[in-house]
Amino acid sequence: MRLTPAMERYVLHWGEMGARWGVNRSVAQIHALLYLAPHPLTAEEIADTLAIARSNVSMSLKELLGWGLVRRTPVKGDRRDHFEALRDNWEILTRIVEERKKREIDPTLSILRACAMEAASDGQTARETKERIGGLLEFLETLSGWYDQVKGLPKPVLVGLMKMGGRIARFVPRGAGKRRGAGGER
Amino acid sequence: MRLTPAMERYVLHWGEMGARWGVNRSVAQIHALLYLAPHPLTAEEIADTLAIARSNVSMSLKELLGWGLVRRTPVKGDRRDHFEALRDNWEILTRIVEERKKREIDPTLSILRACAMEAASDGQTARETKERIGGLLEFLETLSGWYDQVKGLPKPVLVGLMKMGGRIARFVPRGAGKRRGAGGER
DNA sequence: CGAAGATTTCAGAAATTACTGAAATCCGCT
DNA sequence: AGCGGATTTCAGTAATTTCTGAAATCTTCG
Repeated sequence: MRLTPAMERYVLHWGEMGARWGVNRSVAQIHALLYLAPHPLTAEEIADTLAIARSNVSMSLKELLGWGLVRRTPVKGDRRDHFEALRDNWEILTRIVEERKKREIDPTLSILRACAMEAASDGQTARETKERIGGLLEFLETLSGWYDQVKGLPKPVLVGLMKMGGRIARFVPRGAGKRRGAGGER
Repeated sequence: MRLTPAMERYVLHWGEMGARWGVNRSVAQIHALLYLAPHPLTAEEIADTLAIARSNVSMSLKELLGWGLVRRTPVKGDRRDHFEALRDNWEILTRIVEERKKREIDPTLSILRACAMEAASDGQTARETKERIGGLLEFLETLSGWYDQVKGLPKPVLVGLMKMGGRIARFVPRGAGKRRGAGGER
């Protein structure tokens, strides 16, 4: 597939962006290409278009499939695999968030719990240090709990919330946020 | 400064976490150390504690100062610089989000605008491709606008919103989210 | 079953990124 | 001004990550 200059610019930028967020550049470029492409592409077309090795495409697609951002789509009369990207931007965003939470935030919570336990019983960790570990744990648990509730809301409601922007603030009960803990635990 | 096992575990994990999100490992470790430390540390103490070169500490601290996550604090009777990390978790989170938005999302928006312009006028980019670029641009602009409004709310209000969790949904006007605009594509 | 094509794996090469140590610079003090 | 310690810079090296090409494996169809 020939890239128009606009597409090329997009693909290169997306690759760069991925790299900054800890995603392999080729993976991000392939994602960008499939996102833009007007129809599903074969691995070989991808390799040719982006001038990267076929094997690299194979590995990268596996990665994208693992994130649920790309899927195989059979094409009648062609036994090669064709790939196409998820198109719905909300869906893309929530997949990425969900996956990163699972891969990174959740394990971090476990480790923080372990650190808090260890610090509580070792008699040598400074009081301030223990407080910080505990505080961070509580903070992340609160955020995490909030996210779990919000992600369950139907998409139109989320969109509605977004549209309300800062006006949503009028519905916060007075005096909220006064007690310690920012709420939401257990 | 001697690290207790709990601290060491925390610092190593944080370094790992940073690496996954595109932050240099040493930078993340230093941040973790300063976050836990019960008092400000000198660059040399940091280098000794983490067993990394003094020069590396210098560069990494510069980076952290640039993110606004660490600050120099003068210590009476010592002419060496001492460093301490921001302690407030909300503040830390918002600084990081703000900075990444500035460094990554805003430039992405510019590039998307440029791509959209270019694609509109080049006569060779597929219709579907143009729609996707335009749709993503609109989507990110919506998110970005929402963020700008929400970040201006006072912290206690934000905390209050978090506490409400999914219950906030009751305040979304019926029928919101129906028009085009805020969401992905159809 | 076996040939042709498609796909995946993986060891090593290439490229990138991170780290170090030596030298240069800065700074406060006398 | 000039000394001593603190800090920064940066060229080169080390470590890590990414990418490739050849070989192995899988799949489909005659």
